[in-house]
Order: sequence, then structure tokens, then C-alpha cells
Amino acid sequence: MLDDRKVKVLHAIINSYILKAEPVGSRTISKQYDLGVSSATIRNEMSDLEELGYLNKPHTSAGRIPSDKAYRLYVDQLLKAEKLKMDMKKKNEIKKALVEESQEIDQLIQNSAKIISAITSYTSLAISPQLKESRLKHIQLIPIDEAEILVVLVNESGIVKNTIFRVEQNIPEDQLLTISNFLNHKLKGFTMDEINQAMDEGIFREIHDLKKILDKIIPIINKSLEDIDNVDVYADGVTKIFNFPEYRDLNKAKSFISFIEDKELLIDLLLNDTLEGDIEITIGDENIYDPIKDCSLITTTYRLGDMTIGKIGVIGPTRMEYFKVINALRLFSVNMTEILDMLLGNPRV
Amino acid sequence: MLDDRKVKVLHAIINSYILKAEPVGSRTISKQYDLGVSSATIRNEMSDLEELGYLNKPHTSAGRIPSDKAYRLYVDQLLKAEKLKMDMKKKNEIKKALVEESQEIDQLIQNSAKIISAITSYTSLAISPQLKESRLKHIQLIPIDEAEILVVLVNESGIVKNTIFRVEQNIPEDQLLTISNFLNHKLKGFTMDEINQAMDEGIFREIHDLKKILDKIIPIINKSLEDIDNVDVYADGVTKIFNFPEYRDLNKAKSFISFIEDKELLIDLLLNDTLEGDIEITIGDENIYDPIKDCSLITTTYRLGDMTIGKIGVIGPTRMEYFKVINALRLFSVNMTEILDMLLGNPRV
DNA sequence: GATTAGCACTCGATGATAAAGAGTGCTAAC
DNA sequence: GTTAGCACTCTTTATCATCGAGTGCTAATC
Repeated sequence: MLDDRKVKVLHAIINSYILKAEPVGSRTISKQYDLGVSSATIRNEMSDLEELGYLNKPHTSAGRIPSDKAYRLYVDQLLKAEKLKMDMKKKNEIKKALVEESQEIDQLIQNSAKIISAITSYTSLAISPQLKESRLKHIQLIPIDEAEILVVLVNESGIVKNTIFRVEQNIPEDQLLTISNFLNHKLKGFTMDEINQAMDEGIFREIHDLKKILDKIIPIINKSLEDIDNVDVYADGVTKIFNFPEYRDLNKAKSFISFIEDKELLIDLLLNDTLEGDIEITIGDENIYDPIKDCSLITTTYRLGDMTIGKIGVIGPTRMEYFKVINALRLFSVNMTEILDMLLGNPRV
Repeated sequence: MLDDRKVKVLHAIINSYILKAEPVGSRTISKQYDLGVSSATIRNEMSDLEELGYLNKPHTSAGRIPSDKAYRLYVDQLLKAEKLKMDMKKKNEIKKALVEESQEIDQLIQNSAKIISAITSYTSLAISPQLKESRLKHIQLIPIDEAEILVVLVNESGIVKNTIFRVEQNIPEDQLLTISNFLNHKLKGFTMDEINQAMDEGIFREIHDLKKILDKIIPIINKSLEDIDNVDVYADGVTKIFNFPEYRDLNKAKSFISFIEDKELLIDLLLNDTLEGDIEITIGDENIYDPIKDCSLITTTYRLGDMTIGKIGVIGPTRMEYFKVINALRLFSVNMTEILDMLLGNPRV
């Protein structure tokens, strides 16, 4: 069905269209890509490719445009054929830049998005670590002054969360310590769900004298653990979309940018996919959301330990420089995993 | 120079232009605004107003467009004349929505930006609290496990910051407590600058046995206090700009959105102004930055105690619904100040 | 002296028409 | 199977006439 020459023609068309963003004619291919056949032959092949669904015609007298199906074929072959020859020098440069700028995890993610957008020239997306079901590692109550107590929570991954709350009457420091110890003893290693369940079962029944303060603290613990699990998304280089002729149309640009502006949708977009695999590519109509049905989304994951905890990627017109983007993202996947390990991972000494 | 009727004509033109975004002709004014004079008279007045710099002509046979100078006059009179009749019902509605959604300060600011953009239909901007020179209120070291210590800092305003760091060898809990107490004793109430200075003066000389751990902690304290002072900006409703006909031009839209995307510039924009005053308005060419020289920026401040600590505002075409925006922002200024007081302020019981 | 009706004039916007150009698809020859 | 050649299609671009909103001036009017 798809003989060797057809594939070559198709690739030539795709390459040309990625480069120029203009419908590709038979003459262009026969002249600029060395296939050794005349434009008439190319015309015949193109006609076949169109029939097979790999090419579209904007109108009779225009050239051809690759379909989503064509990109899919192209990308699959790209991913299969391509050896992962990572440019270690570049990788380490990026790593250095990332580490220097990012002491906090959120900063790391944000900076990654920024750098990716800069080096690929596409809009980048990134989602903060997913630490679903995080387990409590440490809890401590600290008196700030007579009327304020600070609750500090640390989860397994080393993410910390604090809340200050007010109390009517002064609670002696040693009593707070007792409470801290007690809570640590009872709740350490549990997820929020488990803590809730334990409470329903009345693990605190034994101590009546602390009840009043515990009643105040438990909701805080809950909220904080919830907060830790909360995700954030970042986008960078949104206006890069204006550089692509397909977004000369104001309405298209608007709908794209509106989509990117909607954090809820972005989170959904990045999480709905699996968190598996190395590089994931969604092309055009394969996307669920209407506003990006003529975009391609390329994402990669980053890990903490052996858990995949987040995603970072690039979005742009289906006519995307897949090769370049895939390579850039691979660099980041490795780098971020390494950096996260350094920032959050358990010390392995 | 500017007699009463000229002002009336000018206001009519401004109102019409704000509404329609189209050059205003003399006939429109004489028909739709009840000034009791013919279009010819209006024409004469318009000619005078143009000479005085209040009106511009796109070309000979178009109507007139208000100049920045005209908006400035209009706005100044608006601010002077307008009584602050705050819609208390609406104010409290908004307050309720804000309080429910925002437990964290940053969330409060973000939500405010979102709501403001929604009710005004313009792009909103907000900057996180400026707690310049924040003073240390409390510091505590908490052992997480054998190799990790959590440093918790609380500043005067009740903002908390944590960092986990690793130690080679286990430090006994009581020793950490001693260190905490010592640091609290020495550093409480000081700003970062003062802490640095104190260290240069060698306040820690007396205790040699703690030197090793202190050397590790001091940079963390510094970084954390710096971090607390760090500002963040938020923008919401960026794509609203597409709704305005003056941004039908792709390049204009791009340059506007690029500007808004650049956090550095936004911070500068919001901080370069004074932090004084109720409502501040910068019109068109009064703006320093080129990309927004045909925008107006309206901001208001919010306070903590008697210190102005942040700004929130709206940006849009100079043809802006000043009245509506000013009223909306006033509501927010009061609400946010009240909410911040509740979240962070000292308990006054 | 201010106001107004009247009218010539300006200039962008709109739409129709023509010409140019890129590309296809078919046919017939190689 | 490949290719040259050519009629045909459809968009793009340029040109030109027309339309209409609006001005600015003049002369008449209040």
C-alpha cells in the first residue's frame, strides 16, 4: 500500500510543510528533494497519498498539506528509528542553569518551562509534582506568641506545609510538645484518607483533656495534606504562537491563548494522559479539547525515585519540528529527574 | 479657555468613543447627546477642542477621537466629583467569595485578580504583598529524621518559610532546641540586613561548639527572609484584550500579551509607581513602557495595618470604562485590606 | 457675535472586475 | 511505469469606480 517511494514523497512533503507552512506542490518536491522522478510522477503519488488519507488539499489548485494521519506515521517512524544520542554537553549546561536558578521545586518547574520554550520556540507547559496520597512524615506544633500556634507538616517527599492558627488562651510549651509527640506517634506514615478514617474510629478518644485543641488541629492537618497534593501548571512562551502563520487568524490565536490561560483545562490535559512512557505525542484531532485540535502536544515525564510524578511538554501547530522538540524534551526529562532526586530524594550515603 | 459647553461636548465625545470605539462625528453628538445646539456648532467646538489638544482626527473625513489629554481631564474630574458610594451589598458578596476561596495569601491575590477581571471585563494585574524588610519573629529547628533538619522561620506578618537541610551526623534533639532558643534570642526582631550586620560583628563568637551547624543555618535564614520579601505578580483575563477592536491588529495584540507575560516588567510596572493614594490612573502615553503606551492602567492599593503592601489593578485600552473600573477597584481595596487584616493581622481581642 | 443651513471636498471602505500565478489532472507519447 | 504538455481551477493581487460619513468654509439668520 505504502511503498518506499510513497513514504519518501510523504516525508518530503512533511518536511517542506513544517519548514514553510505552505501547501506543497509537486514541482517543489521534484526540484528540491532528490527523488529522481518528474513532477508528473510526484503528482500521481500525491494523488494516491491523498486517497489514502495522508494528504489534504485546501482547494483544487493549491498544493497538498499533510494530514494528522501523515504526522502520526512520520512521528512513529521518527520515534522508532531515532537513536537517543543525547548531547551530554548541552544536557549539563541546562542542568547547571536549572540548578542555579531553582532552589524550590516550583521554581524548578517554572524555569524548566521557560527554558524549554526558549530553546524550542514553542509554548511550553509543565505541571508541578503529583504526590498523590502523600504520607505524613512529621508534624509539629510551635508556639509563636501567646495567641498563635504554628503547625508544621512534612510529608514523605520532604514537602513542608505550615499554617498559623490562633488560640484563645495560652497553651504551655511543654503541653504543645506533648501534643506534637502524640500526633506524630499516631499519624506518622498515614495518608489523609487514612487519618480521616482513624479519626472516625476515634483514636483520640483516650485523651479528653486535649480534645479542644485537637479539634482545631485536625482540620488544619487535613487541609495541609490536601494542599500538598494540589497541582499547579505553568505555561511559558504563550505568545510564541503568534509566530506561526496558521495563527494569523485572530480568533484562532484567541482560542489558543484562552485555552492555555485556563489552568483547569491544562491540568486535565496533562494528567488525563497516562503518566507512563518516555515521550508522548498527541497530534491534531487526537486531542480531546476543541481549541487545540489543530495543535500537537509533546510531553515527557519526570520522576522521583521510581515514581513518575510530573509532566512537562510543548504545544504548537501540528506542523511542528517534532525532531527538535523530542530531543529537547528528552534532555529535560533526565535533568529534572536528576535534580529532583537531589532536591527531594532520600539521602543515599 | 475650556468653557462649560466645551467640556460637555468633550465628555459626550469621550462617552461615545468609550462605548463604540469609533471616531465620533458632530452629527452623532448633536443628535444623541442633548446639548441643544446644531451639528455645525458642535463642529466648531470640536475644531477648537482639537486645537487645544483634546481631540485627534484619524483623517480628514473621519470623526474625532479623544486624546490622552482628554482622558486625563475626564478622569481627574471623575475622581474629584464622584462620591464614594460603595455598594455594601456587592462589597460583602465579593468579600464572602474571596474569603471562602482563599486560605493562603497568594491564593487571595490570585482570586482577586480573577474576580476583578471577570467583573470589569479587562485584564487584571495584581502583585503579592510587599513585606520589605520583614523582621524575624520566630525561628525553630526541627529534626525530621536522622539526617534531616527542618528550619522554620516566621516573620512579623505571620508568613512562614521552611527549608529542609541535610546533616552528616545526627544532632540530638535537645541540642537543636538549644540552638533554636539561642537563635531566637539573638535574631528575633531583626531584618535580614541587620542579621547580616550582626554576624559580621561576630555575635556568634561566644559559642564555638555550635559553629559548624550555625554556619549552615545562617545562609538558609538569609535566603528564606529574602524569599519572603520576594514578589509575585498575577495577571488574569489576558485574552480579554481580544475583545477590543483596537486590538484587532495582530501585532498590537502580540505586543500587549508579551508584555503581560513578562513578570519582570509587570513587577516594575506595579512597583515603580508610588504605593500611595487610593486610585491611581496612568493614561496612554503617560506609561513608561512602549507596549502599553495606548493602554490605561488603573490601580489601587491594599494595606496591612497602616502599611500599604500591595497593588491590584486593571489594564486596557485608553478607551476604558473608567467609572466602572474605579468603583470595582475601590470595592477590592477595602475588601482585601479587611481580609488581610483577618488573615495576617495581630489578633486584637 | 453666536448659531446654523448648505454645500463642496476629502478620504477610507466596499465591491466588482480583470489579470496573474500556482498547481492539478488528464491525455498521449516515450 | 514515467513524463511532457496543456486545459482547467481557484486563489491572490491590483485597479478602479462608487458610496458615504464627516469636515470646514461661507453666507444667512437669530
